[in-house]
Amino acid sequence: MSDNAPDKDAAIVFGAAQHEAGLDAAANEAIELMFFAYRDFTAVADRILEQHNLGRAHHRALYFVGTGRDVTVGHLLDTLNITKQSLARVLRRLIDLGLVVQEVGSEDRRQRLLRLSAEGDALLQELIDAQRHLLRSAFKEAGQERLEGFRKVMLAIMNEEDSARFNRRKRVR
Amino acid sequence: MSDNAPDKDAAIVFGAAQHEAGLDAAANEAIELMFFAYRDFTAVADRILEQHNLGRAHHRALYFVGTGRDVTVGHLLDTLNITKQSLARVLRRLIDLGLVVQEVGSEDRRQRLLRLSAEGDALLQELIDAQRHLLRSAFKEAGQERLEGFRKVMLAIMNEEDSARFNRRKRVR
DNA sequence: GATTTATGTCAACAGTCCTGACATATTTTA
DNA sequence: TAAAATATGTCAGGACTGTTGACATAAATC
Repeated sequence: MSDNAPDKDAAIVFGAAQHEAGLDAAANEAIELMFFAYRDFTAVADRILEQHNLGRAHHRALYFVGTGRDVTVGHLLDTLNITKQSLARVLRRLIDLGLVVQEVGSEDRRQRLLRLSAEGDALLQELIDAQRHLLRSAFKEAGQERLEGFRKVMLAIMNEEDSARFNRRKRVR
Repeated sequence: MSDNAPDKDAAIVFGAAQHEAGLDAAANEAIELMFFAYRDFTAVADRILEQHNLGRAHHRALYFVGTGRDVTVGHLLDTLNITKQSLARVLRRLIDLGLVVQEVGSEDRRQRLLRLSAEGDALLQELIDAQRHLLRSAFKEAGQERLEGFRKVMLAIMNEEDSARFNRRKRVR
């Protein structure tokens, strides 16, 4: 954690955010913070995906298949907010590569339950590790006591349905 | 700011982040926080862009042309991390629509200085307003005292070159 | 038995990104 | 001044991800 001159000056802007004008200035800066942070956050995964000739769409599908339980095609469509055709292309590739396997639903035989193969799981873990490493470093650099601020703001940015899901999840697990 | 049960439980995870395992859990959750927050953050702009038949690439170009000074094609290529051809297509459209105008560089006549027309500036302000509104609301909901935590973590996520630029900027302006 | 639901697939199109090659004008360098 | 480097523009062509709309199949539900 650095307490040098630039940081102090920067803090002025955010300290001033108690006022309306300061809030505007902070929000203006945050527009760029979102852009640059997200760009670098995805970049660490992109480098790995590139080695496997996969794109971000494959990453997202892999992620939600691997971290969910009894994920169906319909669930993925809802989560990813894309069309059936878009998902089909991505899923087909993952299945052909042997990273994702399908099972007929046990209760509803129309459903296809998706899960990762050992290879798929290995790739997903590699991707998660890379992004987790970046975030862990960031938390340590920023100071762990600032973690809560980061989390609360991110939850407030996203829609209520999703943020509620995060809070619910913590309660259940 | 809500202090109800889910938030308290969630705080356990982040409180535990003082320990290594807790840090990992927090980073794992943060992977999803980044995804959902960024998705909704871009969505508010996407709705506006759609009305003008423009995409995110146009948004980014518009943004950096409008918020920078004496922006050249080369600067944009560096900032956006895309190829000349990708940018050319986007820029061509913005210029044809009359949103961006070009001037021959005063010092280096090979350069094309880019700036927004009145229409381009109006559209950019509309986009900025939408995202600023979302972020302001998020800051108020999360509690303004958490703003600093958000900012520090975001700066730590991005590469040093970019975060340094943010700190430098605060000092100068 | 008819309807609805979950999934899969085909055709066709658009936006964004890429690579590599080549052209022009202008500046810098040897 | 001639040669090399730089800033920009453009062309061809390919990849990925997203869209719409239509149609098909199997299974569940009414």
